[in-house]
Amino acid sequence: MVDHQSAVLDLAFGALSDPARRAMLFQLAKKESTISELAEPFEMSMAAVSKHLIVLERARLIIKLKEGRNFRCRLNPDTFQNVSALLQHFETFWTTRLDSLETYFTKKNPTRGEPHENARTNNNVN
Amino acid sequence: MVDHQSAVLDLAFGALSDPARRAMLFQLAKKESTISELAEPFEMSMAAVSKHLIVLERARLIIKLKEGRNFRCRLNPDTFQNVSALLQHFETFWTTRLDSLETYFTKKNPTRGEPHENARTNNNVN
DNA sequence: TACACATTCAACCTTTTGGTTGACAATTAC
DNA sequence: GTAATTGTCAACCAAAAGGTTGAATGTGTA
Repeated sequence: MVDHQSAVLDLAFGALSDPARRAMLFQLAKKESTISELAEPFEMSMAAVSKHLIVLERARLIIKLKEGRNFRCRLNPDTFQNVSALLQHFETFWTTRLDSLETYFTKKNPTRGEPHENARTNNNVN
Repeated sequence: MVDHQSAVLDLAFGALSDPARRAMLFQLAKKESTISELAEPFEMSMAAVSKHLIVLERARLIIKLKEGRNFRCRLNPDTFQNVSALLQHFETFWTTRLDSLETYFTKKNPTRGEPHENARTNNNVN
């Protein structure tokens, strides 16, 4: 089950790593759209857009519903919640660790030299 | 600046899409580690592990600090916060849209057929 | 100084990714 | 029925990703 979960995350993060796909997700966050509508802002071929949407669908980030000769696409919020939860997990780990170290250093003297200099002040997120 | 931000996200999501790299991040969430320590659970070569860590570093998910002949690696929580914030952005868009639709349908009668059946009960996140 | 250790670099290989084009299937419109 | 529209498939291509091995670099240690 862990392996399975891992594969799901592979797909989700991989899908999110492409700017065109993220743009499509933003569009879908604003409004459900057909594939042609999603393709409109891009210069790439329809086939390329179709492939991107298949990637998003396999990653369970979107759901495609056939309506006549169109597909209506919408976000699948559950997957976003799962992926987001993983990242918050990392944040939690981190802050927990920092808290316990802080507790440690207010009770004892450190023996190793400045083991967390600059922690959390390292904000160059260009 | 948006393009720049986009490139940062490309790197972050791309870095997170590999299970070995996520495992390394989990290890770092538990404990700062050297590159050899991070390599230990894996069967791949040191060079491969080194490459993975370079990917994580370029994505600003970790920070590498030279200590003698070792590198001490730690998480960079800022980037996690940024990436996590983006995902919550999607969730927010989604729930906002749902809320407004809900408001809409409690006030008026829908004209289009069941436009959000199964929304948010679609939990097959295998 | 010589050696061992930790990490990276360079060259190479295979698989995956992101794009193209052209043909095709399904659906709607004339 | 025929033609246009929507989307996918198949075959192909170039570039990137992920791995290998072996040499090179930098640092501690005897």
